[in-house]
Amino acid sequence: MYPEIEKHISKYVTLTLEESERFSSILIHKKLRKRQYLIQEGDAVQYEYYVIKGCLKAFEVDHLGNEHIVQFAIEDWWISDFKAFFKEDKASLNIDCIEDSELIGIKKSDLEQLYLDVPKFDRLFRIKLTNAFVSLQDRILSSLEKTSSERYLEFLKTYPNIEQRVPNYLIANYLGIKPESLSRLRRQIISS
Amino acid sequence: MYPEIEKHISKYVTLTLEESERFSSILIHKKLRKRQYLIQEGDAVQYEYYVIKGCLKAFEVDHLGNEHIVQFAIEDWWISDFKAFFKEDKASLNIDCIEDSELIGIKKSDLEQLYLDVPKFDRLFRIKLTNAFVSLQDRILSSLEKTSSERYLEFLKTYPNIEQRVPNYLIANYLGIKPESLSRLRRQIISS
DNA sequence: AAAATTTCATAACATACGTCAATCATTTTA
DNA sequence: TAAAATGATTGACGTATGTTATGAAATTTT
Repeated sequence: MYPEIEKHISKYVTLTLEESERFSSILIHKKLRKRQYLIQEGDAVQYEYYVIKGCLKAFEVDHLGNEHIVQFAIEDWWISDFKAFFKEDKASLNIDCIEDSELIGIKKSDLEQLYLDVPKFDRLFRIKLTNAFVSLQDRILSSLEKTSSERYLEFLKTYPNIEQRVPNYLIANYLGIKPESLSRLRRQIISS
Repeated sequence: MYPEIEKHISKYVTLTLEESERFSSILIHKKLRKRQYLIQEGDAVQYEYYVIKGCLKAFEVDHLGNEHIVQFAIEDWWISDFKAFFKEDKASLNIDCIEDSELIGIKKSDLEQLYLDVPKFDRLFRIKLTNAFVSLQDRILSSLEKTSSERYLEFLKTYPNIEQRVPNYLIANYLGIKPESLSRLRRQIISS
């Protein structure tokens, strides 16, 4: 049905034809234009999304109205307001498209039924959750141990070729620094 | 068997007497003195631990030999090198005791058998994992959005009464600032 | 109780990053 | 194509935090 996500999943578990069809049956397809919201603060969050094509960002707006990006998502990434998704709560994050994007959505209730019917998927999503946990912990360690330029270089590895797709001021935002600072870091990196 | 952890678990799921005994049967008890290691970098990590009594810290040593604390654990907290625990890998973290401590350990292989035998525990530990994921994400957002003194005050809420138990230079380390800076922040907070 | 060690506070100075403002290049829109 | 909007860079300057050094207070050890 959706070759991208099938391929993605086959990295973790092997599915029979039947399981694969069962999985496909709960997927929904979503197309969004640049600048369109996938999720807005306050929304109920029933879905998590796999990116087939495009680029999105998830951000929180603080009490001063400033945006803070927690995650980018490009092809083969998952995105949602996971806090709201897991806890069946209202979104505290916003997610919008940096490029026209194509997504596959999975509804939480469908996923939970699927876990019961096909335990393999339970295992798959548990692996994905532990991986996500580990990357967040690595990111915290990275922010404690590394300089801004080291974290910038690390970021470029995490999101390959994203510099060509995302403006630098959004990358700076994700790194927790100002665009002017990133610009200075980049100059130093180039000249070294 | 261990009233503390039974009480802890009852916040999430209700256990029958039989389930409770099955659970107790896989727990091990561990007593450590101040400054003793629970886990050292390079160790195989088969256990995760629940703190009955005491205080511990988990930290990574960077390439310059500097320690960076990722987590404290006091009574009713869980601690391990979760990355190594989940991925069945060698520890990259060290965990040692700030005070004499008493822990309950659960072995990964026992836990996985338990999941199969009593699905309730699968649900319990999945909830704990999502909660942990969410707190890490909140912590990243907090580091992006908040000033150091806001994060210090937030820290004091997360770990109640820990200021009396843990030296300030370790708290500063956890917050990613120098003890001198924390000292300045504390003075400003008091005088306001 | 005395000595040693640990912890905290403070000061002077250095540095990285933020702020504000201006300019220029590029992209988008009219 | 022209105008407008967007994004990147640079400079001057301010501020928060790091660095180094010192001493006092508190705690632990002898």
